Amino acid sequence: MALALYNTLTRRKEAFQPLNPDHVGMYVCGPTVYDRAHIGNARPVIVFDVLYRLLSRLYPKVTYVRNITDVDDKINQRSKDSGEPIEVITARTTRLFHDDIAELNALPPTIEPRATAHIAQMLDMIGRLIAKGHAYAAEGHVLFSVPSMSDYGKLSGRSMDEMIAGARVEVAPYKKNPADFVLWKPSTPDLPGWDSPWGRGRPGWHIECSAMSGQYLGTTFDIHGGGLDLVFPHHENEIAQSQCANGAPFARFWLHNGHLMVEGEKMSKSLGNFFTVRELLDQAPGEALRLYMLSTHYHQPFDWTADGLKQARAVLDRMYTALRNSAEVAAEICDPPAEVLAALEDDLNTPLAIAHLHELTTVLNKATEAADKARAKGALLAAAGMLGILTQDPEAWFRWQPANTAAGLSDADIEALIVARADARKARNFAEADRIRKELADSGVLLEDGAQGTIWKRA
RNA sequence: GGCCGGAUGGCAGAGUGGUGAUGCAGCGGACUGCAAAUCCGCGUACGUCGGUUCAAUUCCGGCUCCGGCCUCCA
Repeated sequence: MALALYNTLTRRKEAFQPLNPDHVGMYVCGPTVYDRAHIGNARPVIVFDVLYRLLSRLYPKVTYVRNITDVDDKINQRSKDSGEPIEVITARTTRLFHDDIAELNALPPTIEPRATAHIAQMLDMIGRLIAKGHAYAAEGHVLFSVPSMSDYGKLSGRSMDEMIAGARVEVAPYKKNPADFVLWKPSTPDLPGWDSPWGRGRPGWHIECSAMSGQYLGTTFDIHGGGLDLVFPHHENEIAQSQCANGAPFARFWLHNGHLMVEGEKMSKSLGNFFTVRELLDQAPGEALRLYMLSTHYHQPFDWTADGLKQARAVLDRMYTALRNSAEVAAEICDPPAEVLAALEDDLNTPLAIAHLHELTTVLNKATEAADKARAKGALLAAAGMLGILTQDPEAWFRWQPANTAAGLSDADIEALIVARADARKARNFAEADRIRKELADSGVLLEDGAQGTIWKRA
């Protein structure tokens, strides 16, 4: 089975053929570093991480570019409010972003370019757009002339007339056409700025992605991804800038992940249902957050609920239990099972892939011969690797507790109580044994008596 | 107002023109000092009204409801 991806550009699922069969290029819009990542930011990170893993398996070389936007008016505002220098805010937020998503088992991209390190490329592109009549300078701004591009609006499927009719913004007086958008804007002395032929200024929102994708992936490349909300205007404008400046097609496949809701409601700060990744990492292991995210197809809206997160954790409990119960055999090294690859190759059908993981878990649980166990374990782990889960030692998984929790029973306390209970059981004092088990259960520790003794886990 | 998605069993969530999703929860059984874990078995489903078809949850159309986007939000 070949890789098929839903392409927003054609609104169809298409067979994916890379431009160069030996080297796939993918660009995904990364974070604007002014605040900690929230779960909405985490979705594209996780979704495109799975795609990156899949592409890396299917093709000899993959270059995955995910930018860091470190020049933006939201950052400027944050600095103004807090008094902290911009560089301090962006450096810290970038570091926290890396910390957070590492816990979600997201692999680092091949290249993670920062916008401020590519101002020269942006200015070059703006210069070429002006030279070709696709942009004009006005009052210190440089604007992209939307009417200069005949097929503008192709990605988002809207016409010029619609956009003008539906425009909700006040039209700046320096715009020749209400749909024109900013490539470069003037900076006052207190704002970050770079010298340019149009005066000291800073880039508009869209130009950085055009400049950086072109720099690292070439003018035409395979895949461009991001959140569904970026289709318009961000990605539409990236296409306009890049194609008009380069005279060549831009990204061939456009992939967009759906948005997040929380407990059935749109996620928003005013509703107070806005979770950062860090807050959630105190509720459940990163792997549970990741699996939960992948339990809905990436194109669908995702409804984040407390119960859903609990279920995702229960799913991993089941899989890690199977691994723990087969700890005595080494996993056989093997390729991921065909049905798992087929599910992922069918437009990243992660829910179906997870269903296959359940089946593989059952196979492992049922295996009795060592060779069967080793094979089943290898298949499960290889499949899980495609999704970036089951990466830790099962014992570590079952011992997990929130980092900042008030200390409950330590591992040593628990082991001591288990020994005491084993003695009581040996003496057939089941009342005492059950009392100890209850005591542990009340502290969130569950026991399982097996042939090889008693094992435990934190609920 | 314009554009785009969606509606599947108690819950989550795939998929399909005719037969099993999967998991959780529930019920019954095996196992267990009792549990837990595991295994086996069981049940309930495709919003609504029409159309196409030998056959529709699946294709087409109307309706209802829900969600998203419409200039700097992933």
